[in-house]
Amino acid sequence: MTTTNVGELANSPPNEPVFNELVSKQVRKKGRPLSFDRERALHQAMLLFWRHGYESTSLNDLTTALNVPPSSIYTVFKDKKSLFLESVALYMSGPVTSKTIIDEAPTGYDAAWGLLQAAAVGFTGADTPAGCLLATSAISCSNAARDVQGKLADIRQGIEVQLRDKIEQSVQLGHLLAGADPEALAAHTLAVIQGLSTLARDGAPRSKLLKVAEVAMKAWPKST
Amino acid sequence: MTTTNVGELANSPPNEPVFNELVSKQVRKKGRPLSFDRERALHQAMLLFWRHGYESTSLNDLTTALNVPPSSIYTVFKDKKSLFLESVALYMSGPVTSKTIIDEAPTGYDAAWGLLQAAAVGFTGADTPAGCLLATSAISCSNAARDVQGKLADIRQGIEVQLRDKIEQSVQLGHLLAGADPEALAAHTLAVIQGLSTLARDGAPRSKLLKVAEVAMKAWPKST
DNA sequence: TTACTTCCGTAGTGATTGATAGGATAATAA
DNA sequence: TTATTATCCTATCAATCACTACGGAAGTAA
Repeated sequence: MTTTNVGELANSPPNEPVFNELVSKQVRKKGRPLSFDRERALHQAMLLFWRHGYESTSLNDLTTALNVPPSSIYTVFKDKKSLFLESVALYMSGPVTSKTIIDEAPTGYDAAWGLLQAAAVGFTGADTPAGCLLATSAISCSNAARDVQGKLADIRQGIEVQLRDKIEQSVQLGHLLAGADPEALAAHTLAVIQGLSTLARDGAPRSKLLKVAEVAMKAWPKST
Repeated sequence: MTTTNVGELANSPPNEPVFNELVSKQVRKKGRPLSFDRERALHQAMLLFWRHGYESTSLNDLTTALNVPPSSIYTVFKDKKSLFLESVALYMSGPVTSKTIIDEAPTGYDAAWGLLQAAAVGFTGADTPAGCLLATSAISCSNAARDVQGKLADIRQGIEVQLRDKIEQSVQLGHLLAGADPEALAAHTLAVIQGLSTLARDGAPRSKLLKVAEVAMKAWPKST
């Protein structure tokens, strides 16, 4: 639950569920079938939450945008909170996630650089809202949504911990100077990523975000 | 309109308006006087908006916290939007603002360092909500509040421009290498500040934010 | 005191919030 | 066809939203 899709590839509309159709024919339930594609509706919901945030996205917005009857939303997604959390899971479910970026990077430096590049690209997609869903959709909310706020904070914290561990490994392997501070470097990287989200929201182009990412990497000590 | 109080000193409860009391006795209006201190109520409103954001702070929250009758809020502050914008102005009205930090710094480097330090301190005040009101209170909202969102974006943009200009001056004066990119350095600094707000919201202590600020400054080229 | 002015306090405005009840509808299973 | 099952659709629910009307209260000015 601590992997994040920071690229834009995973946020393109899902393909037709050919495989699921074959499977569902075998395990076809009785009764009237759903008149809409669940995955496609969930994708639309994610885009709405991405743009307007959790509390500022109303059920009316969702029913009209998803073209799903209001009662079906509750039978299919339980309630608004569950729909949001499932949208968050979809946001983090792409082929390129923060976890894969960190795991597949040879060093902590490369992991941070990969995260920053993916953020700069993912926050300025042409077909998606600007910024980061994790950074914007529940950063301030009422007391009623405090639990949702906490879950997103846990996700952010998890990414930071993964990066910090990766950097610690690099220090132990000698890829970084022994004096490097993994916690500070990881926190700085995550802070810049959150900041890139705000810059993108304010209209900054992708080129500017990439420049900021380059500057951020200059804060790292020279590799031995 | 582009000065920001990033310290915590200005967010302590306002003193009794002694001066205004003397003045108001001369220009005393007819009719029943206000039963509450306008400045003190505005300060409470700012704290609420700071913690819960613009749209997630309800009028009911405001009337109960300010202990002000709902009708008086509209006679004194016009409406919710005006009250919020006035709260933003109060947030930026302290003795230490981003503008004073930038103007009084000898170089662009010192300006950025001062901003980051003030942010780390101001975002982790014991008597104020965590994070930055400008960064959190309207980062995602409904279409109805898009104008408010735009005003905060303009304020953020204004601070970035002021810092960029300060850095450009430093380059021209020879305080920085000629190859330095003022726009990228300013944007990086602002991004880190926004990120510090999120780190603070997620519970990071002041010491951690200060470490991140130190790391961020290492991205700068060595001064000549 | 009397007239005048302004605010307090309550009660309520229409609109919108998230969430549902219940009949109509459309599919499968027999 | 008939029974069964589950969704669609409409019309709503109570609660809350930002906001206001209005009579009584608390001041000033004469």
